[in-house]
Amino acid sequence: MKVKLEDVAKLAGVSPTTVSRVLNNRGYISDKTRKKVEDAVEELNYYPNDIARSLFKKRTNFIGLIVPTINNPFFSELSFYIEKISSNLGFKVILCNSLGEFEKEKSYATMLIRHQVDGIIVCSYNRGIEAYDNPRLPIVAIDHYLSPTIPVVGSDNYQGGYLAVKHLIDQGCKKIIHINGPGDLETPTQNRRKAYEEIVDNPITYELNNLFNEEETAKTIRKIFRDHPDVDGIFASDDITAAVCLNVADELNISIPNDLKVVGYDGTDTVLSLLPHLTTIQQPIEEIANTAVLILNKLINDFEIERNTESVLAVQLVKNSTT
Amino acid sequence: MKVKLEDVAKLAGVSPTTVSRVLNNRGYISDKTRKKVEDAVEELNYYPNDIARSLFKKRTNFIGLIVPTINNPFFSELSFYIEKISSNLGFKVILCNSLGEFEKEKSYATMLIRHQVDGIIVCSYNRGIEAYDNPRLPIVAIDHYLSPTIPVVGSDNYQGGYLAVKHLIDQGCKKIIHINGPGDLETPTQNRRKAYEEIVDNPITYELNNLFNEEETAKTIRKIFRDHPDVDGIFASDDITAAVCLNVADELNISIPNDLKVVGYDGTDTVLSLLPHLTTIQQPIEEIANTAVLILNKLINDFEIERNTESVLAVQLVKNSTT
DNA sequence: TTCCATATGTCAACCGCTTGATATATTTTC
DNA sequence: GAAAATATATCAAGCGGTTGACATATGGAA
Repeated sequence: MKVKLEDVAKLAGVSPTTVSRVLNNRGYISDKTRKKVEDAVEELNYYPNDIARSLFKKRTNFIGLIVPTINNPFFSELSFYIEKISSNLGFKVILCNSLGEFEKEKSYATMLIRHQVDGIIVCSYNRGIEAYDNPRLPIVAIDHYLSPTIPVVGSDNYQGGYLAVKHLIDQGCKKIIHINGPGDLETPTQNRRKAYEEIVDNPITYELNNLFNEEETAKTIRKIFRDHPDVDGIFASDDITAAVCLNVADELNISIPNDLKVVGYDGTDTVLSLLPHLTTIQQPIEEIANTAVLILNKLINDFEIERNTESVLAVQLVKNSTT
Repeated sequence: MKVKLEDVAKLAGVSPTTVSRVLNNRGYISDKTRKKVEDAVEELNYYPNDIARSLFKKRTNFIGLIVPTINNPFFSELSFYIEKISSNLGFKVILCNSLGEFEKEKSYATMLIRHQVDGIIVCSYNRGIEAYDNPRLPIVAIDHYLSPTIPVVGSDNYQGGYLAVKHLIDQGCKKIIHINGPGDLETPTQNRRKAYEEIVDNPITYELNNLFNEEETAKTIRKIFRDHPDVDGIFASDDITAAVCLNVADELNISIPNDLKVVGYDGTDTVLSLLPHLTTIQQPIEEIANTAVLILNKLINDFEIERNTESVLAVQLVKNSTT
């Protein structure tokens, strides 16, 4: 059997209440009693049962994190910081990979609620998940509009799109093509596209229906080169896609940056250390994480906070040699 | 207040026990009663409290995952699969980034135990963490020896080192240098080095003390080129380090693969899609994850299992154009 | 009709910890 | 030296479920 508080109490020769008091620093406890209890805890190698404690306190210190897939530099960096910051606030993070699938996300959301998480951070993108509708459940969304009562945190996607396209134009590109995710998603990410389409004369946007599948992406990119041999600038809406562009270009002997300039998006540490040549729009990932966790924390501790907020953080152009 | 089982019982006009029976499919329940209960659950939007359930059942379905940092392609891919497989078995994963720091790992381990996780998967590397010594706690280590009673899962590091070095020799390298992590860690990873040092005539191994810090890595690599201008082959013990080698080589105008051949290690999807040129030793990450989770699951369900096991999975040389 | 198997429900204790209410011991105050 | 104030510890209920033991209802079979 596991050692429990009662065992500690017996060994220390005090009541369970007293042990609890010592453990939680509540009420008056004499030094002698405290010492006895601490010794007993030590001797029995006692670990308090946080499940029991959570049940009583109605607070678990768990937060759920739903990402499409952690196996992607952007989400892994984001998750890293979210976990780090949460952990400093005393929260534990439950990791969920939704793969962007509705059913998966739904079942994860349900699971999180059943497990009484104190709050949820969602970086996935499915609307219509009833579990999110509970106004008592603190939720923060990253880069996705879930509902009017759910705060959104993200970077300035319009500005990012603007910087990327402006830079390509400044570098002399005449025909710039944009590659983006599925257009039917209502995410702030669409603002990258919006900026592009507003600036460029004859915008051409290719959509990737199957994110996180590089073979598909490569096919789409080959198609771009076939359809538009005169393309001289590509603004990809993420770095992995940009990298695939570079690889396909290499395969087709298209010289970078002479024949073609490429700008990516995200600017994670991982990508920048693997591909230091890549020009990209860098998102302030740590700051996004920080903002999201802080808002969630406020929501958890105080329901009366303004919920209809959108935090827009600044992005940055990182110039390298693909442009 | 949150809706609880009692509320459902009241609305359905039955006892709490009956509701519990319906929810858990235990005992005899008439269709009529079942329907009444289900309707009440629906109407009240009831979510069972898994914390309360866990307290009683002494089983939380949580597993802890301790990695140095999820912000790294290898660990993020590994974590992805671990979460995926665990989730299929009904487990939820608590993510912990130890950064390889003793104190952090210790406090995470303690936290996990207090939260009554059913088991822990450790990919970090600190020994001497008392929390792991509890023989009643199911633990599986990935690529690190923690204690004789903790099963280890990993790939064949010796074979990996052998394949990498052999390949470099086959490609005509005369002076091969190896870059590895800190040598004082007792990990199976050291077998990569062992293979290298056994095959090569005058082995030269550089150690990276500060993993996950690319600036340091770049400095070390520059030093290698300074110390050994005649180096014509590098076997790096991970892909990120290999990528930094490529970048430094580029910076110094060393032509790859003509002047220098580089072999990395890990072969994650992310790295291979960003750097399809990189020759590397590919670890069977999904299989590692799968094996680890299955062993952990067995340990959780049956303590009498053989604990002193080491699972060694096969690696594969992925030949590309850096060699 | 009586008896027993089957079907359907309820009661109450328990999981391990917390805490308001309460009791007892010790010290301070006048 | 008694009352008041302070320090220390205990009792018992409760957090939200689960479940073994027990009660009642229903329907044949004898």
